[in-house]
Amino acid sequence: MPRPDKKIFYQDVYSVVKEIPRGKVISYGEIACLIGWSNYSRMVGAAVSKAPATLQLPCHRVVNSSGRTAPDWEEQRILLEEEGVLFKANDCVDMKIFAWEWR
DNA sequence: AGTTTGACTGGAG
DNA sequence: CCTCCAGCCAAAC
Repeated sequence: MPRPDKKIFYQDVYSVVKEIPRGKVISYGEIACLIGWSNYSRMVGAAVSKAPATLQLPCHRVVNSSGRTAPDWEEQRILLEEEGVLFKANDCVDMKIFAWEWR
């Protein structure tokens, strides 16, 4: 397995994030699989966290595999709740209901 | 060029 | 359910 090209990798990540519908979420690892780099969830996190604001991407719809929001970004939860995403008592999004099924 | 650093993940306790 | 941790891998030091 060759090493991914940073530029292309980042673009692929952004192209997926752009498609996440309102009221739905997806995990870093899921995105990694979708773009063909299943072991690169950390890289997906890096790409999303550095996404240029000018791209207007719905980065708040990306959460970790357990449905937890990003550390030190309390606004993420607000943004999700504003579009109807509900959180469980343990501060996790109920993935059974809000996980995006790209199909 | 070696070490540290994460918006991660799955599993163990 | 929670915390801790090894495994993860390129970017940033």
